[in-house]
Amino acid sequence: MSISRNTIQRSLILQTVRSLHHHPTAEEIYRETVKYHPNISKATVYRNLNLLVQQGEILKVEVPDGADHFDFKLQYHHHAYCHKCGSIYDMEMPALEDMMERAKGPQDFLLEECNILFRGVCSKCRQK
Amino acid sequence: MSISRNTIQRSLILQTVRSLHHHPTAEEIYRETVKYHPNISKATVYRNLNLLVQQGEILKVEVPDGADHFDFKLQYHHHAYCHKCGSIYDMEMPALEDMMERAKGPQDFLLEECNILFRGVCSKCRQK
DNA sequence: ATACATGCAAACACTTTGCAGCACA
DNA sequence: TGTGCTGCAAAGTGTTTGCATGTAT
Repeated sequence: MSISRNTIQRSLILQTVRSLHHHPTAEEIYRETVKYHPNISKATVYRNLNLLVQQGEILKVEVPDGADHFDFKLQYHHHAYCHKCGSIYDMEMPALEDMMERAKGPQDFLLEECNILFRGVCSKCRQK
Repeated sequence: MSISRNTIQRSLILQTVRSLHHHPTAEEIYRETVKYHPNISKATVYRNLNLLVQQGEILKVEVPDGADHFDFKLQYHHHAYCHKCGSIYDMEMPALEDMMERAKGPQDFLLEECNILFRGVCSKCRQK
């Protein structure tokens, strides 16, 4: 495995994900970083987001509105997705680990992860 | 709302989803239907799959390998996704409803659905 | 007869990749 | 100094859409 370098772009992208607390998409992260580093390319943003996810610096939140979102918060938690506006909110669900042990999966399947996504309508959209 | 018609294509697509029990993608459903109806177009397959999902005839399973998968089995259940081969397996997880009620979501968020996807490696891939 | 549906191709959104030049270690 | 990284453009993947024609009701 190769050694990863500290480039200006990479640290700017990480800093951006950490500063945007609303689960931004790659596009939003790009639009924010390009303000401070006008020549940055979208490919660099995508490449670095993937790298940072691999290194465990950020989390990827896959949602059904197409684009992946990214999360600076590393503690185990879940998400609620508003299908009206596409926003993502944090959710806690205690006792999931207990429950996972009781889950009946396919024979000899090695369970590694459990992705939970709640869907519904957020309070802002309910008011409209 | 408009009335839905019974076309040959639509019933062939539904029949195909019901006959393929391995959570096929739109592409796989297309490849199967085109055998019996050579002029069918992929757009028709996509349009009908979406319609059948809307009508509650089949389920859509969104997974992170890109393509959506489809499920003929309507009872509430979950899925395990093998990230080595992309296969999907059925899973049961009792007591989820209980747990969902204890979940702490964002204020005034109207929870409608909960999508759970387990990830890991299936038995076939573990043997390789 | 009249909508709805089809087939085709083009458009679409998001993401990845090939490549030549650049820059961190 | 050398390999990893960047910017750019192009390609790739999965899905949707516009439109003229076809067909179920």
